[in-house]
Amino acid sequence: MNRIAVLEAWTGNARCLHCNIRKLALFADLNQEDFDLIHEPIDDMDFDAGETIYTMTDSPSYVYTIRSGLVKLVHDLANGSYRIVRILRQGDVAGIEALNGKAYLQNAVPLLPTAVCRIPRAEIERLNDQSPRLTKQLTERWYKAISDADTWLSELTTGTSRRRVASFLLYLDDNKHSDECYIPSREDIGAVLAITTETSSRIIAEFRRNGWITVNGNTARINRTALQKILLRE
Amino acid sequence: MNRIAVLEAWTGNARCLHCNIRKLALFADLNQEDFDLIHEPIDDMDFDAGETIYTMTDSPSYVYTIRSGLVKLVHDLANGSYRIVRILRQGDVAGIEALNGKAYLQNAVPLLPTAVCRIPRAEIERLNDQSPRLTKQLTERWYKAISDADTWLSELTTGTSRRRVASFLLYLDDNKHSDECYIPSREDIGAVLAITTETSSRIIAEFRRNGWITVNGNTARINRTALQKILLRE
DNA sequence: CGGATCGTTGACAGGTATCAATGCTGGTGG
DNA sequence: CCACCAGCATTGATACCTGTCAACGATCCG
Repeated sequence: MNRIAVLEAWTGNARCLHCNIRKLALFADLNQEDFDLIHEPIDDMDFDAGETIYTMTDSPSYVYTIRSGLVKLVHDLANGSYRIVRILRQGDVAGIEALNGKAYLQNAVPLLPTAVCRIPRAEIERLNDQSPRLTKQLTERWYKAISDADTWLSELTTGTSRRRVASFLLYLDDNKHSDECYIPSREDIGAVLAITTETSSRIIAEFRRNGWITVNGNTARINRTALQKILLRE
Repeated sequence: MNRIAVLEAWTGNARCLHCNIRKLALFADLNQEDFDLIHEPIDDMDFDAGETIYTMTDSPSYVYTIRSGLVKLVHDLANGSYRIVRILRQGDVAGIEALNGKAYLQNAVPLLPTAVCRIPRAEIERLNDQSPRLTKQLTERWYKAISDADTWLSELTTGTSRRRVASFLLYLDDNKHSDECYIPSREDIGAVLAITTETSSRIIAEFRRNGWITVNGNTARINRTALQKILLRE
C-alpha cells in the first residue's frame, strides 16, 4: 500500500496563491476571487518511487498536479504485461480524465520521489462553471495529453528498436532539469517502446560502448547529435 | 485539391435543432436559447475518400462533427512515411485540438465518402463561455480522444503482427454499422499497426485462408471467436 | 486493350524474442 | 563488518518473425 503523507490540509487560499509552481499549474490564471470559491481541501502529498498515486479501479475523484518528480502512466494488459503510455513531469496534470467521471484510464506510478497536489474533481467543476479563468488551462491540459499520446504513438512505436530507444532518450533529455536526464529501468523502457527488456538493455549497452550516452545510476548524459543521426537512418 | 461541396449555409438554428444525429453530436445538450447565440454559419460538407478535411498546416479554425463516413487521422513522419493514430466515425469529433488555437495535430482524410458539419472554433468558445450545456459534451470528446489514443497505443502496437491485425479487425468490427465491417487498404493497416504493407497483406490473406474473415471488396465479415483466440495466445 | 493501382506471394537477410546464464549493486541480517 | 540475497543489467545462442526486394496476379477505368 502507499505511504501517503498529507503535509497539511488546505485551509485558506494562501498556499495556492503563493504556490511556487503556480505559473506552471492548472490554477495559473485564477485570481483571489476564484480561490474563494474553493470549499474542499487541496492536499499536498508525497510519494516514493514505485508507490501508486491512483489506479484504474479507483473512483475518479481527484486530478493531480505534479509539483516535482516524474510519473509514469501504466496501462495493464490482459496477458499480465504492461505498457507505459506517457511520462509526466513538473507542472503536468495526471488523471485529467477524472473530469469526465467515468474512470482513470491508467495507473499513475512515480518513477522518482514525487510531490503532487491533489485537487478534488468537484472543485474543478465548480470553478469551471463559475469562473472563465480555468477553461483555458483545462483546454491546454487536454490538448497536451492528446498531443503527447499521439506523438508517442507515432514516434516511439515506429521503426527499429534502436531508432525507438534513440528517440525516447532524446525525449527524456528534452525534459531534463539538470545536465543529466533520468533513465528508466530497462523493463520500463521496453514498456514504453513495445520491445523486450533484453532488447532495450542491449541497445542501451551498445550506446554506452559507442560513447553516445554516459550512464550514471538512473541518470545519463546524452550526445544528442549522435542519437539524432540514428533517427534519420532508421 | 479537395472537392468541397457546401450544401447550404446555416441561416437559422432549425437545421442544428433537427439534425438527425444531434443526440450523438457535440451539440446534443444545447437548447433553443443556446442556438440563438450562434452567429457564424455552420456548414455541411461532403468529402470523397482520399480528399483532405484539414491538414496540420491549416489554420485551426474549425472543429468537425462526422455525420457519416469514416475518417483517418494521419500523422506524417520525417522519413516520408506516415502513421494513422485514430479512426473516427459517425458522431465523433475531428480536430477538437483546434480549441487550443495552436494547430491541428494530424491530417484528417476520409476513408469513405464522408459528410461532416464544420463548426467555427469561435462559436464553440462563445457557447462554452455563455452556456453550461456544452462543457459536458466537450469534456466527453476530449476524454474519448485520449481514451482512444491510449487504447491504440497500448493494444494495437503490442505483440506480434498477427495479434495486432486481429486486434485491429476486432476494433473495426466493434464499430461496424451493418453486418460487414470496413477493411482499410493493406498500406493503411500497416500505418495503424506499425508494420509493413507486405506483412499486413500476408496476415489478412492467411486469415482469409483460415476462414476467419470473409473479405468482400473493402468490407469483411469477421469470426470474432477465432480472432479473439489469437489475442490470448500472442 | 493497356496502364495504373493495389493485393498477394516468394526468397532471403536482418532484426527481435526467447531461454538461459552470468555479472553487478544495494540492502539486510548475522 | 561482511556474507548473502534479491533485483536489475548484461550478454550469448538460437529460433522465429518481420522487413526488404522483387515478381506476379487481380481489378478498375479510360
